[in-house]
Amino acid sequence: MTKAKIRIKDIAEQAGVSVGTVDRVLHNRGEVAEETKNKILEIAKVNNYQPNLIARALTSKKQCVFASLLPSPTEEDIFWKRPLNGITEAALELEQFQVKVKNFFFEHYNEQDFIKQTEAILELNPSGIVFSPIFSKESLDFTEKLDKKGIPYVFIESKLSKSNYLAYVGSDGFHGGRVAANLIDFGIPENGDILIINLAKNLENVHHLNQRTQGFLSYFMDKGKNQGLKISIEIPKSDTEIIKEKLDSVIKKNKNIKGIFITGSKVYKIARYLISNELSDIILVGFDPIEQNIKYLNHGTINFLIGQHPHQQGFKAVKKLFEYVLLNHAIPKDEYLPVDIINQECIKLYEA
Amino acid sequence: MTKAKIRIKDIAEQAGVSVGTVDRVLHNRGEVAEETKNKILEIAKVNNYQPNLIARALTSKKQCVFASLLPSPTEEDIFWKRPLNGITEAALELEQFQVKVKNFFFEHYNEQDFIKQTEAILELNPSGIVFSPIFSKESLDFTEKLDKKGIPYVFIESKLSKSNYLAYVGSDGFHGGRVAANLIDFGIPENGDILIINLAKNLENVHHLNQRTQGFLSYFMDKGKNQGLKISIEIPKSDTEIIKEKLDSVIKKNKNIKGIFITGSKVYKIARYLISNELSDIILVGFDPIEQNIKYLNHGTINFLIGQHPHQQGFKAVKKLFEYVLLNHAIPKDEYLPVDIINQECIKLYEA
DNA sequence: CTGAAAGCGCTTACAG
DNA sequence: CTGAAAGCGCTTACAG
Repeated sequence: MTKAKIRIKDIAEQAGVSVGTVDRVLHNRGEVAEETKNKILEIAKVNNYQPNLIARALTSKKQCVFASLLPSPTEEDIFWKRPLNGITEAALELEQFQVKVKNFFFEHYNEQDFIKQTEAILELNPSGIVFSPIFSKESLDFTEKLDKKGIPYVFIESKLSKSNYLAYVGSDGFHGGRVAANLIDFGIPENGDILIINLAKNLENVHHLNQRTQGFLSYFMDKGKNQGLKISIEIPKSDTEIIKEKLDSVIKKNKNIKGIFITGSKVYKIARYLISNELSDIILVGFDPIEQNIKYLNHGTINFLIGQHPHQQGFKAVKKLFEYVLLNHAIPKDEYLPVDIINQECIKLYEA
Repeated sequence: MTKAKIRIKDIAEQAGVSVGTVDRVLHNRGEVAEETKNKILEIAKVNNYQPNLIARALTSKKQCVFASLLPSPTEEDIFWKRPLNGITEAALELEQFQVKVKNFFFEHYNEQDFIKQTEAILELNPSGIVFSPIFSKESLDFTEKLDKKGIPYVFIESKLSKSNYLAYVGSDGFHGGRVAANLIDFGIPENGDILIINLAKNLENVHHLNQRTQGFLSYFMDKGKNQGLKISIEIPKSDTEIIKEKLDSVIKKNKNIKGIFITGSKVYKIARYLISNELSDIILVGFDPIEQNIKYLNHGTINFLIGQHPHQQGFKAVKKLFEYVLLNHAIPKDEYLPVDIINQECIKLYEA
């Protein structure tokens, strides 16, 4: 047990130098004799020196800037507004410590714009970045450049496992799958069949979606009253035509399908199919309260959406950056948030 | 539009006095000529003076202490741990501003202990209080004393409308009722009847439970596929015997009851009844993931629990106190958090 | 390579 | 009733 708070003044005294010197070694501003440097470092370590951020904030004029990169939230789809709000809330709290967060946006589905924004960020040269690796290839390129520059990055919503990320804040696919399974199990007749749809093209994402499928299936292996078939299919493209073709072949062959689980957020596409084929009484569960999904949730075609606390994701990601960069704390690599269940009624107040 | 930040030094200059004087009027430390006082106040107001909390924290040695009062979380029931964690988290953030939160606990269901703790709090004379008015009469007494001393208090979980509270953070009963209705509507056969149970003795609470009942019923007036009867009953006491008697008379008379909505958190008592009468296939929905409820949720007797973001409640309540006491901000009186839906699967990661 | 000094915006005695 | 000065813990030139 060492004594309470040690100040840089105390370290200076113990080392027999001035505070200026201590400050220099603590901040690697060089120009200090090797010997005194080591001595100071040693004292700081032994006494577990923690800088007083309040004092630092009061005096320091240099700002620390973080960047975020997300799809721009649009009038039609406020989905990306939620993590952004979380980021903004965190930024507000950290303002007092001279940290700023600069938000960058790219047009949804536009790889070129994404690249352009990453370049702008690189130019800004921030002390840390929060982003969602929507386009895997382009994101991987980006992370490599960040690695080279030593800029830490935190993923939200999804992650690139093979990259060198500081942290990921998001949900656990397996857990999400199980929650969905329980929901469908509750509403479906015991002998009804269940269709699991993987609507994916993005290779990276596949892992996450597979996790959800596995969680879903594991539920029925453990428990669950439903005894029906679990039919799993993949639809590699999400064009209306292709979906129709595929579903026609599956659903018309099996009239006993009473529930559908979509492992991703393109639930609305399936909802549309169900409506135009008068199959709306099939239970439909999928992910993410994006605007199109909310529409069909309210319409009653989608029964539940699984949310992933987008606000929390943004908020926590920024906090992690702060803790790592400013406080030198160790950061747990993956933080899995619980998912939340959204029905017609709670969507009204949803924002978490 | 006035210029950016104005410091007390600036005010002093404009008023032609010293910073000491400005500080004195800003803090009501008296002994200032009426005229200069008004002049200073005017300047501060016109320029929208906001104290620099960082500087204040660095220099001020006086601590601001808040108190919380909640039932002590027990090994068997961690329910009250969640708001407590929220309070602690907020306290941690505010530590840098020299605010401390001292937590008081009383034994559950023990009015005497509650009173004893309120006395201890009064003795401490904190700058603000967060508590849950579990016992209405005793709580009302307490609030009157607080009013007299001018100590602001924030309610969580439930509120005493007739008191002079600074703010309430909790959920909206009407909304909760609707969410529950949607859940039951999803799982119940179209022609099944639904029983609504009000298990209450606490007069204050009645309002909240009524709100839930009304929300629940309103759902079925607006929409919902279920066409069955909605039977509402009150059970003024929660002894096993009385519950049994009452339910025997209702449920045995109506074999068509397929769903039960409990407007409060004593769902487990109904679950026990259903189990011992082999009626577990009736859908059961109620409030709050207290330990006994979780048990029957996992068991499958309770299908859903509605949560009220207890962690957030504690967290936000403390923040409000801070904003009011330290920042002089205006505080919206009621903040209704969205409810969350909890099933067997998401309870595992539940803590929000 | 190192130290002495000023300053961040506020609070707190102390002196008058 | 009011002002001048020291101090909170750190950072930042400046001088040597």
